[in-house]
Amino acid sequence: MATRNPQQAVERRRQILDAAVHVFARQGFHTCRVSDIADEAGVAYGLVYHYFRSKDEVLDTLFLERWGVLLDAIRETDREQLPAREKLRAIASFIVDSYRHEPDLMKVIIVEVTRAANSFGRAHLAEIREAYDLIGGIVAAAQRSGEFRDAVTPAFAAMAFYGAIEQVLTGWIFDVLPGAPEDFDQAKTFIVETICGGLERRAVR
Amino acid sequence: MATRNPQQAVERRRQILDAAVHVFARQGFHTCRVSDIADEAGVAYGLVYHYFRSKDEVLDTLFLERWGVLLDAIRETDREQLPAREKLRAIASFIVDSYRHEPDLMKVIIVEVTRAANSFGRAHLAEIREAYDLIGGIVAAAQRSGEFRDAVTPAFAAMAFYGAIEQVLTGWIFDVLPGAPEDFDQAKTFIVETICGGLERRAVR
Amino acid sequence: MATRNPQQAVERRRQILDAAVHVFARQGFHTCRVSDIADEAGVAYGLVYHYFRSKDEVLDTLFLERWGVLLDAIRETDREQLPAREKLRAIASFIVDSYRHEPDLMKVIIVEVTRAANSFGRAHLAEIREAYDLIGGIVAAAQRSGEFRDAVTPAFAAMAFYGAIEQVLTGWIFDVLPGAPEDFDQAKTFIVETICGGLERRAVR
Amino acid sequence: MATRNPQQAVERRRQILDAAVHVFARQGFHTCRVSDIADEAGVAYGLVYHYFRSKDEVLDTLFLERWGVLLDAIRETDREQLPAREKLRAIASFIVDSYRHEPDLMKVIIVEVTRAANSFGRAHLAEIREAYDLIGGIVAAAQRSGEFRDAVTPAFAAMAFYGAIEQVLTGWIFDVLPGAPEDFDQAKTFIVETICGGLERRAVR
DNA sequence: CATGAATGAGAATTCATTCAT
DNA sequence: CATGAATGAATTCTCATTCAT
Repeated sequence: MATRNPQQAVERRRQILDAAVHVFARQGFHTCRVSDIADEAGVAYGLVYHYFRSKDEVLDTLFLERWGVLLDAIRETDREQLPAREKLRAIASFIVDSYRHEPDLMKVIIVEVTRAANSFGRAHLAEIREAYDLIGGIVAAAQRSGEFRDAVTPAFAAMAFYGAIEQVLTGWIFDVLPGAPEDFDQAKTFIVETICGGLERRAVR
Repeated sequence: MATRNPQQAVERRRQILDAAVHVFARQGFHTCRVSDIADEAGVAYGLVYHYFRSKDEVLDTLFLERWGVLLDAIRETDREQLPAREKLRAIASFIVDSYRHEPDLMKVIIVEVTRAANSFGRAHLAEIREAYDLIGGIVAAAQRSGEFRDAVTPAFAAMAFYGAIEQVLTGWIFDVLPGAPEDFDQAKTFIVETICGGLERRAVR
Repeated sequence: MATRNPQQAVERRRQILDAAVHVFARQGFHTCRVSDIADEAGVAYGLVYHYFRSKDEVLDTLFLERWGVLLDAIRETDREQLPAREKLRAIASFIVDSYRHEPDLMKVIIVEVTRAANSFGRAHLAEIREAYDLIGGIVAAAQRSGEFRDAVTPAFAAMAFYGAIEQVLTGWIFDVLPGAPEDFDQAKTFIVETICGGLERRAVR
Repeated sequence: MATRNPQQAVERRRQILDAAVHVFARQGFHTCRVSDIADEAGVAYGLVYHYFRSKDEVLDTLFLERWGVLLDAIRETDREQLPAREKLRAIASFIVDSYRHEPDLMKVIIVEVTRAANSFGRAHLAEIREAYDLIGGIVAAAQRSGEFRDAVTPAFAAMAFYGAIEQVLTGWIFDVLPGAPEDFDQAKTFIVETICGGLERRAVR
């Protein structure tokens, strides 16, 4: 079972991370034990500590990996020549699809990190904030170009947009919103319609 | 120091609850100890168990008290004869003012309950959902009356609206959004402008 | 079993310290478990942590208590009007009697502290050194008065004197030297005879 | 890197032992990990188990090698035709020089073995005792020849002599005694002067 | 020979909860 | 009512040792 193959070591590490995702999602970071992760991964207890310095580092790794992908996706989107509405749609799509494909991972990131004001959220504030700032930048540019109106500050708009998405995910997590396959795509449209278009009927003519 | 005065017993209980708010806000529910609450309240920690069956019950009490007040406020607002935009503004105002006056309590409720998918959030799902449903009801009525368009489902709109508010509070909690006195009032307007009016410039004419 | 009587709390603490002496002496500090101390004291595991912050603190307490008594005894002796030989005899007597009455405690102090160059010995260096310095002071005064010759430095003489005593205790600890009651008193004489008088026959006339 | 050359195997073993000396001296036997030894030696830590059955065996080997050399040196000295004072001087010289040339090794031997009453000291009691006995034999012979007086038993004198030396080494280890090159030679004289000549001024005439 | 991944038995420490006073 | 001593289950993290490659 031991190996000198570095590729296999990488896979073992991955195996533990994947197990942690499911355990954290199911029981919560504070409530689960490291042995739960090891059991789920089918490895010995101590191996978790062979690959990670602590239980915290497992969650840190999970968050940083995924959040990095998110930031890259946002930056990528921002670079394209698109109306702000389309950029925001792309971002919402990316997050919704992230949840669709890896609901447990997104659940862990939201519940244990981005909303955990006293622990991991505080520790990763810079990374989290970077996402808000990128979104804010898209809004600011759209306000300058005239696509968006100036009714709210870009920073505020970014929070409302991101908050709406996170809450939708929370709705799925809690089974408060329907989470059938078609609901995911609908959600993308709904988010953009709500935040960009507004709930109100537009004045006709 | 001992007393048979029931009024004083009520005050002692309050004293412990208030202390818990600050300790939970500062350290987080899982990270603090019951003795931290007792220390903050200036009582022996055995006394916490006189008034509450467990540490959990302290948080449950805090949440249920406050959430009940919120639900009452929403119901009260809903009963009035107002445009949906004004109803939503009133709800946003109420939550923002709640944070303004008791930031620690709102922080605890959001961080430890409404986003805690594996523990208290799950336990209090019915109460939390009630808020979503009430907001959803306001949206549905507005859609029927023609004030709001039908682009999104009421349930979804409720999530977007509530999510935007919670995220703004999160911004204040994390010091990511400016939290000066005037920002609180501005936030109320911004939330309604964003969710009801939308970020986009309306077609002129 | 619980009590508000502060005197009883002091006794409980003492009970744990006494148990620790025997457990440390029997198994060694590193080899014993905190539960061994608790078992020996007949108390619950956690109570050790009620009275001491850590296992280390138990040993620290034991050492500081006893070493303080030793330093006081040396200072007391030094204050008297006596030949240096008598002062050194008094100090040797005190240490030998300490061992006679509490062999386990002295064993722990020597084995786990005064000779533990990488842990407790380093941590308590100042206190240990104080003893050497006091003894060195006695030697220096005797050299000035002419009672002792100048063949060696006071600091060195202090080390030789103290080292001889500690080694004798080590001999008893390891059962390499006879430790019958009369041997203890004989040892006091032997130490002074050796260090002050020297092993060599003095030139006659 | 692999080899069948037995000479290289011996060197590898030596490399590990030398590394262990430094690690044990720096961190202490109980506090260091086998991987620390391997790191210091620049080998994989599985290799330690190729050459030694256990961590204990590494220290055992270190002690037995060195203590054997010491016993040989004492026996060698004893065989010569010399006054007891010169024999003791030779022994003190040998130990002091051992420390001068390999302070870490001597530190490990004293701290982890000769004073470790519950572990290695107990295990190697026979070897340690042999040294005491050899020194005691020298004293006994000197008493019979009239060179030494009969004030103390040989066994006791041996302990005082050896204890003085060990304490001087301890002084260097703890940086309580000056350890400049000239201090080492001076120490040899001081030890013999103190133990053989005594601290007291001899009665003139 | 050499490597370092894998194992799992410990051990220290924490802390919610109980309860005698 | 109030106190805080007492309990002990639970959990993290360590590290000696094994062993497949």
